[in-house]
Amino acid sequence: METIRRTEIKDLFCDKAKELVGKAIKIKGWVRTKRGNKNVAFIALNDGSTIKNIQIVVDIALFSEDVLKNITTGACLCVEGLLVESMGKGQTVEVQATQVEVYGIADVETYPLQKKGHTLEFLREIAHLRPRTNTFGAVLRIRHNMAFAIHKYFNDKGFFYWHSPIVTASDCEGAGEMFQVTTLDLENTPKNEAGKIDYTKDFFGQSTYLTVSGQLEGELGATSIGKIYTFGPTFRAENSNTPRHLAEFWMIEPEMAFYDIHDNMDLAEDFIKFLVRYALDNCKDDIQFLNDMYDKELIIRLESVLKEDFIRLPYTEAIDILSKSGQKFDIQVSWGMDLQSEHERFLVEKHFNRPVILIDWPKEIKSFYMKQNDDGKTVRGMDVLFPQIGEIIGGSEREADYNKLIKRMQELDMNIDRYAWYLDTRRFGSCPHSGFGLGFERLLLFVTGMSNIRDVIPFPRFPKNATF
RNA sequence: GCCUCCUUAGCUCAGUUGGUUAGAGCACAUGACUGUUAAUCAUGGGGUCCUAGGUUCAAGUCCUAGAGGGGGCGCCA
Repeated sequence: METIRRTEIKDLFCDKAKELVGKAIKIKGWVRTKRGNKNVAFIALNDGSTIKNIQIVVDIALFSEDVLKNITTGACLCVEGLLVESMGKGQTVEVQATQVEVYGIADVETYPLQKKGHTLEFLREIAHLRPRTNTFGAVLRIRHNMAFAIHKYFNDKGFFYWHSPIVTASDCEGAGEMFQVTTLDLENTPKNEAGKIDYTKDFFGQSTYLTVSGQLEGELGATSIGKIYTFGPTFRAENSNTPRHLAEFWMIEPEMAFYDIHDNMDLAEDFIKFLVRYALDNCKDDIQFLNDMYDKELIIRLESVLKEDFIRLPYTEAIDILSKSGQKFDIQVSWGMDLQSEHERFLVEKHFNRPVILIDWPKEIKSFYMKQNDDGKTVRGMDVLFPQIGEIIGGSEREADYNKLIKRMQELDMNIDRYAWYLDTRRFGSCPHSGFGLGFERLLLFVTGMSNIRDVIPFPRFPKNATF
């Protein structure tokens, strides 16, 4: 007898599926629900290829009780049968089963997922199983599509994918607390003459850390092969307990030679709009599901971002708008302060009601590498602020003048020797250049409508939690 | 790290002023129903009331400490 090749469930919901009607097919997947009576059972089977389930119709008389009793929520099945137009409402096609093999049972007493809605908080406690739910299937398929679209966007625009290192010796990149990487025996560390830990005995001969940003190495790429982007894991050892922070997250950092701050803003806006457009075009079913189940405004919000230009606003004007707004803030605004969440939300969600790019920030509250403006007070940094999420992008035109950069680092009492390799970009053939960092999971918050960043990554890392 | 709220059945939650044997819906089991759509209907089993102390004749309920979780804030992407 001829063996039938497996069909993925997504292929039963596209146009060419019509050719399969009336033919014997083989489907493999996990049971979402089973219902029926003593004559017939209906199984909703899902293989992860799409959010849609295929309905398997089982004539009870044709199968042994042993097989039937093992078909429970979560069990994995291999089903052969005839693809037919459905007799019932709710689906166009279904499979009339002729053979059912149970690959793996799921004990109903102990399998945590039920054929009912679960809270996101409960699912976080069983993060190893939550990808089997509709919600996480949808989110994680969208996550893949966004990752792919990022590479497509940059590749099509002539950017090169640049691999900044994960392990770094830069101990104060300025972006946050770092996780230390060591092979030393922490119970018995080697000591130097001063009685401190002797890192010359460590694996790399010096103290090393997980990267908090690939930017500095990215600038080496931009000042050599022109336009690069990084896309990799990033680590911050901050004790951050919010729905917008992770200890391990993914960041996209483009860096471009000969781009000024305006080119940088143009790129950031075009990039985000491309990704949102890509999601709407390629993740329709999953986004529709999330729209229906979690956030009725999701699709409207995504489409509105595509239509509108982002507001571009100097920091000084933002302070002006905030102080004249008549709005009561917990913390009063004044020039020179960093903006609080409440201020950002007012600008984005109330005053302008669309994404806002804030530029020309006071130099005291921004990083050392940002290009200094002629006013002596501000730098060419840019923050892209989104509704609900806040800062989704942070970037700047970089200071290309060697002397200005050194002076700023001295003001900040930085260890210049450790940045010698970085400063060589300004010593030799320095050029105007710009770049930014986009938080991948924050983008996903926006695209999926999820409200907690721990729900848009398969295995979230945050303080006191690394179980799965 | 700070502020705040929460923790009762597998899940989601009620539980009155501190008072007898702690309830419901869903899930699960059994039964009914020739086609269901998170099927429906009937019956049934199922509890370390987060943990440790304390107050009281009596604590799920009040007090103290701790653990875990949610939301807000800070750090930032």
